[in-house]
Amino acid sequence: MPSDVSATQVGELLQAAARAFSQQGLARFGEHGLSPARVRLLTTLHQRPGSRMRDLADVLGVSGRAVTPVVDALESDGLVARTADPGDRRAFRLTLTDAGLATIDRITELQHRVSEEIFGGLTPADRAQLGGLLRKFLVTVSREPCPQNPAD
Amino acid sequence: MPSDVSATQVGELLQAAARAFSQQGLARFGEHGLSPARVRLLTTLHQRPGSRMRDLADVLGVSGRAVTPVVDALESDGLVARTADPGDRRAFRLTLTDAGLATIDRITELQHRVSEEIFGGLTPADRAQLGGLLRKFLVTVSREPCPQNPAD
DNA sequence: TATTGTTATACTCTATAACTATA
DNA sequence: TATAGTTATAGAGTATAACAATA
Repeated sequence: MPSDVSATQVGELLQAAARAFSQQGLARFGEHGLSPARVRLLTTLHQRPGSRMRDLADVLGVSGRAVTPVVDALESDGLVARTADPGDRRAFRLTLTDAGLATIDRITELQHRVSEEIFGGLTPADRAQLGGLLRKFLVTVSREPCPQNPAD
Repeated sequence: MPSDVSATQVGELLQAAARAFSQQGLARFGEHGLSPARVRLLTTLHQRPGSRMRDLADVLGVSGRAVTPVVDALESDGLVARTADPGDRRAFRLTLTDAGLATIDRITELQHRVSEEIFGGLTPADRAQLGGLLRKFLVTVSREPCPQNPAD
């Protein structure tokens, strides 16, 4: 088993696994009116309360433009609120409303249920091992993504 | 219960890992004009030469409607060809052209390179273990797409 | 009647570019 | 000049529904 074949296969398996997870898991979220982009923004905001939109765009890895319509929708649904940044009048600080926090609870509960369902075929030991390897992978990836642009 | 926390965490890690892989890997494919949907169709077709569009839709897990524009684009780029199905005059058999096969080679080469890059931080043993766990996961998932397990 | 693939239409998500109002 | 966020516009990808030709 040559190692480069293994790397390619791992990549394909990772994609396939994520696809299966998305299709079963996130499709379930759709029943509750929770699209992937909204869930990602809500949970990210929950982890970083008071974030500016710019910061969220960076953390989410999308353009600033992509954040506006998602926040618009969440705001009109009463889940997040834009509040003026006292230190920078160009920026907004985003906060979760009570309804937003309740939605986070529902998301968390859904995530638990879906994860239990979809990973139910793995033993706890397998899950722990898989989690550990994925975490290790993420650490190595985020350490050297493609970091040689600060020269410009 | 540590096990349900673990399941949730594994789900999050899986999503994060796939996201990192997509952003680094598939973004690289974009430089070659290869969008994810086209790559998926080409590689799937390569594995199942002569597939009908309906079969591809099923294998890819998308609606039949979603296949048409992708095939249109690939056909107009000269990578795939629609040929009449001798046994069913409603259907098309899709085949890879020579240019399509050359593109498969480029995709394969790119996948190798990207996978080696992105999984370079893992030891071969880690990769093998990760691949094995992902494969196991996929088997259990595809066996019970919608499990009814109200035990928990 | 059921199925293959198409057209028509709409939705989600994201990107680039131009604009404003600040900094 | 540079940055935060918006508007305008565009594109990929996918869904549902109605339709054609064929089974």
